Amino acid sequence: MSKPDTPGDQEFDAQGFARGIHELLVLAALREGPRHGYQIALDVEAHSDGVFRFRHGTLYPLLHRMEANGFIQGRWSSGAGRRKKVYSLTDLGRQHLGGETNRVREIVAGLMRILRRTGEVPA
Amino acid sequence: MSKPDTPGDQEFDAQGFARGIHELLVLAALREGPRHGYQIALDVEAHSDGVFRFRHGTLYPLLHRMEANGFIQGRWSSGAGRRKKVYSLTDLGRQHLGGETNRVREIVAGLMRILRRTGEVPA
DNA sequence: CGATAATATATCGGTAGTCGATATAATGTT
DNA sequence: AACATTATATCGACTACCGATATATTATCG
Repeated sequence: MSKPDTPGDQEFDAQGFARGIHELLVLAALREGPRHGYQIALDVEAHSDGVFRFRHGTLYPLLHRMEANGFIQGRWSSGAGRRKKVYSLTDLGRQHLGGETNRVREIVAGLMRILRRTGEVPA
Repeated sequence: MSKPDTPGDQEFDAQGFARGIHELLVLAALREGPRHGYQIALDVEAHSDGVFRFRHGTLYPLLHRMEANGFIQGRWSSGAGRRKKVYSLTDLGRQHLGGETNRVREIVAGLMRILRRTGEVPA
């Protein structure tokens, strides 16, 4: 019993996971305040010590998708100067951030469980 | 200074990461002894408490790829009964396991750093 | 003993999204 | 004036996951 064939549970989906990470990075960045795309990329890179890096071929379509999904909302900064589209978290986005965070946490936990199994790996 | 524009470092690659996880799961399973594909799937599922699950449309092509890459080596279990292709870790595979483990550890660490930033998320 | 389920491997087509390249334009720097 | 940086956008190639489908052997159960 309690066999892991309980469906509806938190299942791993490889593509979903990769996409989820990117979404998570955006949502987490916006949690600290509204930002435009380029700034999000810089923040993500800085806060992860360079582990994560957005290519713009990835970032901008992602932002468009997330806006279409209602997770974030963009507004063109009116006024002179370089045009920037400033994104903010929506309620749905904040909600999604919570869910995705927990989901990723579970996956990471499972991953660590397996990584620990392989024992200490010398550098 | 010490800006994270140091290239050559451990960079995040979304597709590579997702693929890397699958490879890691296989390598980690085989580290405990030779196994055939179906068994690997069962082991991975059990050891991760159901977080990770291989679809056979994913598993078998993956095993073929990994064998072609020299990470694992398969041998058809001769003898009567259900045919099974038993895989073992190669030296290269063991090496790869070490490298990937460290790589994933760094990525997970970066991920946790960001997750922690988002604070406590209530269920 | 016949039917069904589980074991075990394999392949294919649809699909989605990352990634590099390329484009555009304003601003900062030298 | 030339160049780098900031800032956004799009496109096509590529990769590989995933569900469906196929095949065959063995175990279970009535």
